[in-house]
Amino acid sequence: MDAAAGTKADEIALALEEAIVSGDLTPGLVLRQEQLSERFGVSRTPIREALRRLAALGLVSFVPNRGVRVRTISRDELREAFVVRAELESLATELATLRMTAEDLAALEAAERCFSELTLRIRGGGSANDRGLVGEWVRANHAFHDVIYSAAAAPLVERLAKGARRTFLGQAVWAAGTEIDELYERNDLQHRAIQAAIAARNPQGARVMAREHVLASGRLLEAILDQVEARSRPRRRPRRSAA
Amino acid sequence: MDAAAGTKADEIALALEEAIVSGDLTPGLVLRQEQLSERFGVSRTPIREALRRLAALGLVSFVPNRGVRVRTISRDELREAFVVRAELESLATELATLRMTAEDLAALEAAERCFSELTLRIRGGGSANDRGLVGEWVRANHAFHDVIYSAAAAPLVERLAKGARRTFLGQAVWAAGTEIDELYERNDLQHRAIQAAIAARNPQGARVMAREHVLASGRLLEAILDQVEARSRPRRRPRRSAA
DNA sequence: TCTGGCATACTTGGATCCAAATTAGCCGAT
DNA sequence: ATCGGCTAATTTGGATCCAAGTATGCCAGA
Repeated sequence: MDAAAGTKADEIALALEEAIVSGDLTPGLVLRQEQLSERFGVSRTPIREALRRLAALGLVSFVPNRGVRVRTISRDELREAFVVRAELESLATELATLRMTAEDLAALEAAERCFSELTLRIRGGGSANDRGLVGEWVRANHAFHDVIYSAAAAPLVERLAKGARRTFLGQAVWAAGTEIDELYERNDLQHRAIQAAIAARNPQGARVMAREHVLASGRLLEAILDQVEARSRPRRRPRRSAA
Repeated sequence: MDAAAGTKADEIALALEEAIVSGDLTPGLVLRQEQLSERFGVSRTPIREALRRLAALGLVSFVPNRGVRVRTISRDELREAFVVRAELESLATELATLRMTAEDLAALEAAERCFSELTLRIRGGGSANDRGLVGEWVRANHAFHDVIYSAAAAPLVERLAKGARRTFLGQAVWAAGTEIDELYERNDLQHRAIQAAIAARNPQGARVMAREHVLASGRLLEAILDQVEARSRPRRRPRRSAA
């Protein structure tokens, strides 16, 4: 989807990237070269090149003679990633507001409609724990922001923002917090507000809304993490009030 | 300096990175694997891994079966890189203001003093065209900002900001504009202003000053580029008013 | 039983080798 | 003379092989 599909190393890197951000390869997992080579049906050479790329991208950590492992991200790093993305998203949204064409606006509206529908289906159906549906919702969420990146016509901003976004994916925490209706509802409302500001050609307004949107998402994700941790921590001490 | 020096591939990547940003390897130059392998005294394997890393970092462009070349950056990309760095630098400076310790402040002051002295030497000596001195000045400039990154205690911001900074190095344009006194003087003044705002614990003030500083540098670099291009373009049409 | 040291197995890093693709050069045809 | 196609040389991509470093497990000693 990005670029480079001519060489095995690149397509393997893409596949591993996808596997990592989708949570298929859990953080902390060590990636053995030989095992990957037989999984992809190639020799170790392209595997190593793919791993180099992932290391440069920051998705895996590389320890010289001891192999690579899927990067584990601390709470501080998570917070920082959101702050950075808030900044980049602000910039992208401001630029998009200035450069948005009629087609872009239509695409944004379409993406919002799609996202809104997904939100309704999740909230209405009560099937919040449906992992497939949640995945679809996340993709629709990304699609909305992708329209903004595209309209901003700023490749570097797009690359960095998507990189920051990747950082806090793969932690498989969204699925853990799917019961939080607030998340879905507020995301939808904020998207509408951003879209309205863009349509009204209000770059500063769109900027601050985008910023607030990302920061709010970050705060919410942290709250979800707290909740998840609070629920799983007591396992060490089996004496729970209720079974 | 960064990390990873255990493997040949990593140290080669570092060396090539240095060579690119220092302008030793000019943009557009094709990098032959075999030629690099004999230059570094290793086989092609670590070379290829190093090139993969540089490609992921965006310093070289990778065309599947046709080799890699040092990335050439367009005017639009240059502008975008400055806008991005302005944003990241704003963030870093705000965070640094909030988290700055007494030692950090002392280090910042020392860096500024060093930078100020270099500026004086360049302006006073009139030896602006001394390439070595200019290089020293650029390093001192970086050192000042590095103190801010360090104090911000935000590794991701630091990584991205340095990446954006690398983007417009290696274009070997700074040396071309060394006769512009305004550059040196204003940089020094702005650094002092930023330092003062940080010392006064004024995060918002420091933020906007950092932003303006980077944007001003970007505008100046563009002006220099215009000037350089205007001077070299007419070569195609030899009829000049004055010889 | 637990700890420290040593030998072995495993994994990664680097070199060499082979195949595929691209580029350059050459020849013939119009 | 120029354009098109073909062959050969160069270069990259991938596979295999060897060396070096790390981790595992065993055994001896306290």
